[in-house]
Amino acid sequence: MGTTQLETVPEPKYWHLKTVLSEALDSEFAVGEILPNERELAARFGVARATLRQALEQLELEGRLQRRRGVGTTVAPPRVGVAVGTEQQTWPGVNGDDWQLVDCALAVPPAAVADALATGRDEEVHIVRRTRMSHGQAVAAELLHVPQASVPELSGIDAPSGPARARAVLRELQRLELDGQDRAVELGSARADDAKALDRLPGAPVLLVTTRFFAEGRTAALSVATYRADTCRLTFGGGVEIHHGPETQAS
Amino acid sequence: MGTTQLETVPEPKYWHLKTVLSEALDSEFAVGEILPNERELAARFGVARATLRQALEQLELEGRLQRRRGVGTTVAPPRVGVAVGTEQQTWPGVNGDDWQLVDCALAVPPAAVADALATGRDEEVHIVRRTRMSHGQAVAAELLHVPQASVPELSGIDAPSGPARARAVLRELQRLELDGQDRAVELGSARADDAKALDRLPGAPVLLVTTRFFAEGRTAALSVATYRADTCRLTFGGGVEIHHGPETQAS
DNA sequence: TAGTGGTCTAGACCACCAA
DNA sequence: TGGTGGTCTAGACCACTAA
Repeated sequence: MGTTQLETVPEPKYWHLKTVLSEALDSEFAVGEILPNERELAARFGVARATLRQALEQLELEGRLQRRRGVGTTVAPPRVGVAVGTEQQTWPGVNGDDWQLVDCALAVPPAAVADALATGRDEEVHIVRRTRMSHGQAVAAELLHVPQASVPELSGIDAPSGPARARAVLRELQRLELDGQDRAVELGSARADDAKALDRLPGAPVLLVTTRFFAEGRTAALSVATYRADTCRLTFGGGVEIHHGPETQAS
Repeated sequence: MGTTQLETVPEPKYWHLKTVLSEALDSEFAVGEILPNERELAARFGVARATLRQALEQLELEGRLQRRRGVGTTVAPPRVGVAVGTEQQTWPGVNGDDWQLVDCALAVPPAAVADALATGRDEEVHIVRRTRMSHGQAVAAELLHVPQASVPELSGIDAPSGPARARAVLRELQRLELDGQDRAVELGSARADDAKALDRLPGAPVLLVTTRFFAEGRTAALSVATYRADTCRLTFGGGVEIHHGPETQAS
């Protein structure tokens, strides 16, 4: 009974490591600076490399570090605020947004997309691929699914594929009157092709933004955008910048 | 030269494993069903347990699996849609939202919060803690930071702490006229206390929703809400449910 | 080619939960 | 108490980058 109750919850080593490293990052390192390599750090802290890596992974998840194979581990700049929800709801591709058209193809979408669009599960839709640039870096890759019914005038005309085709699909889409839209954000991991577009490894954590565009009483298009979770902070509403700082560490 | 170029990109074992498991989950398992334990699965696939775990971690990140120490690994239900951005902007705590007041304290917030509120870095603010329930489960924990200047009438009256105090702070806050608000979503890892409130381990991936409330020409309150990233899909706008399906696996 | 982070192994022990 | 997932070790080899 009378035993002093210290260490009721023995903190895992990697968790403690993360805290120590985090504080060191705040006080002793500048953005962009290269950390000692993993073997050296592990030795310095007296832990196995795997344990050290567990701490680094968490810090990378929080956007504090950036690791590149063959190069090293660097201190990451604060996350970039990326405006996702503007007040005015518009079709994709209007005026000067910072999306770049990549290409366009006709293909059968995943079942979940087909269901959301209420197209048949074997029905081909236009899939426009776009990339979003911010501060000279790709921050998002998007697949915009447009049922053929939404762009009826398109059939046969214009280029059969490529950016020209993508432009044509967006142009036709903008002829519809937009009734409203809908967004959802969730955590995911990067598919192989998205990872390549975002310069990350497959499986990297991403924020998945799903947008439904409504017109003529149905879902006229569905966008699935994959944002880099390590470098991006998605902003809604005002779109004003807010200061960023350490916010989710252990104390 | 003439050599056939197979296996140009040798897929990591854990990645392939994840794909195989993912397909098995779709076809052979029902929601809530318990998978074989990790040692058994590793043996069955002929890999080390650590490798198997790497695959399971990814699937958990994508919301396909749920792992609980001492219990086992189960097939997770589809993510719950949680409405975060309603059309009408309101103060927290008005009418029947699904937040539960936990307590309230006067404390010095992290530097990042103090900066956003434009309070001094040593200035104490009211910190109201709330928990959001959905489908009988805690999906979010929130810290609502309210500068003392925003609730001047509060000083000294009412209960000094606890839920009653929290109620009083919110009541006073609602007397201000809300000029607008602002949201940002980013990836984070759960602090120890949030993890406990959300029934997860510390460091679990979370979606961090930061909301600024503007009134009287300044930031009158700042909310930092921590949502479980494994079980939640944050919805903005309509708030309508959309069908969920596998969307970010390798193919 | 040397050095980095990424993957993988085959163990061990611990914290937690249910029976 | 037995079985689960969580942590940790001390190696090994591989893929990638830059010099």
